[in-house]
Amino acid sequence: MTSRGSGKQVRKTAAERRREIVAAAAQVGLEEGLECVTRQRIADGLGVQSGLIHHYFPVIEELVAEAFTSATTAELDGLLPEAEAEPDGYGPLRALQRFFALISGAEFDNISKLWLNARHLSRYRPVLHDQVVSQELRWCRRIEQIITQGVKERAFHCEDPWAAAVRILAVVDGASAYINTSAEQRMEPLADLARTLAEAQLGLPVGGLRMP
Amino acid sequence: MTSRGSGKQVRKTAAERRREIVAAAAQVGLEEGLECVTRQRIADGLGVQSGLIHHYFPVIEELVAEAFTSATTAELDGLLPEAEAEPDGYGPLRALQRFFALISGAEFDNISKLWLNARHLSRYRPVLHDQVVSQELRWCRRIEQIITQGVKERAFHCEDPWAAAVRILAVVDGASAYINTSAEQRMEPLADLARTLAEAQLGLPVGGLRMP
DNA sequence: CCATCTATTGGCTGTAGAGCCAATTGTTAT
DNA sequence: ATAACAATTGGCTCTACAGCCAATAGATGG
Repeated sequence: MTSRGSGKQVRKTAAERRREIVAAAAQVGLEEGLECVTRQRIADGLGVQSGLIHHYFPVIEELVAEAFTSATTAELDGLLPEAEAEPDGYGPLRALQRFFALISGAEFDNISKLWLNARHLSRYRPVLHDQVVSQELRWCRRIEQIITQGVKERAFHCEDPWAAAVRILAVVDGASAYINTSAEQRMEPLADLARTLAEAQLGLPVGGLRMP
Repeated sequence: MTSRGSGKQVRKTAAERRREIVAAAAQVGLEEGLECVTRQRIADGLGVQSGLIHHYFPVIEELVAEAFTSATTAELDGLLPEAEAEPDGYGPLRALQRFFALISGAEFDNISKLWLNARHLSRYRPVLHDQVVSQELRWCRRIEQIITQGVKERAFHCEDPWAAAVRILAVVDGASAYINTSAEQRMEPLADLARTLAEAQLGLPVGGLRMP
């Protein structure tokens, strides 16, 4: 905790403070859930008065939505770095192998919880809803791009990269739907489901997307 | 609405009133979400004072959990009636065909939302958590039973009915994960995903689980 | 018909959060 | 140095909900 009990007030530029608040909110949303992103909770974490949060985010839902976008954007870039960034850092095959390896790890649990959280909360929060839809499509397009690239390089075979991306993500989301409940009991049957389906969608041999 | 503005009080047996309360809570949970299951909301719907709800459910979380179980139990029996009920009403093949037909309909939307809702809320509500786990396993076992029966009758071919059931439900849940957000944009690629995967898991030809 | 039982009422309190704003204080430009 | 500006404080009100309980009023058995 940034516990500055009640020391002198620290003054930052608006942009910096804003970033700080969003970052704190993203972390709380990721670790404790989006309903814990409250004025008081974020202010406490930053060692600041709750009125300050209101100054930057008069409507709390806007902060919640931005926290979600911040967290999922960072995660997407970690899981599937933009291809164009490094001319030939990863090929599409290795990118997907890496992706399936990463989402199997326990570090992905909080992100699974966040998506579940956001998808439900979207029912009541229009601002969040729009950002969730937007992020869902971003994730999908990122996969689609990689598939399209892979097809061009003849690494994959796929009629409809968009449809394949949608299906792959649906199975990923399906397998992580039980993260808060009966995940334990479903481990084995679901361990390779998404990867296997992806291999089928891309015309790869079984195990073709397993990390070498 | 059962609007009895402020007429005389109606007295019912404890068991009957209790059932009434759970039924009302289940409906609210299904149509508006489990966080709308509040003392006031349920009392209003029944034309009753909110103190009465407290009399039957001193801890509101118990009502929420029971509402969830009530709604999902009814739904499961509607989608996959117990085989033993009718000695030969449906064969396993027809039971699954019917299942996949039903979950494609719009009437299934509220149930999808309820599961999403409950799986997220389980993060914060231990009582609900246990009921969700319990219901998840019931749904899974029901599918497993049908598969086992189908294998016995040589209608299906499947090594591990439990694993197949887990996988089928994961894809069903994955396809319905977007119900509050980008479901529209994903319709086509996901329309037959669960059914197709089930066919593969059960050694059936493509379309073998489509409703004739 | 009366007494007892209990379902039901109609309040009460405490908490947590959102939204709001005048006063204060650190920073920056004149 | 001082004035102007903008970040920050430290409150305020209002709402919704959970949990609780003494009093009331329908039902039921003696």
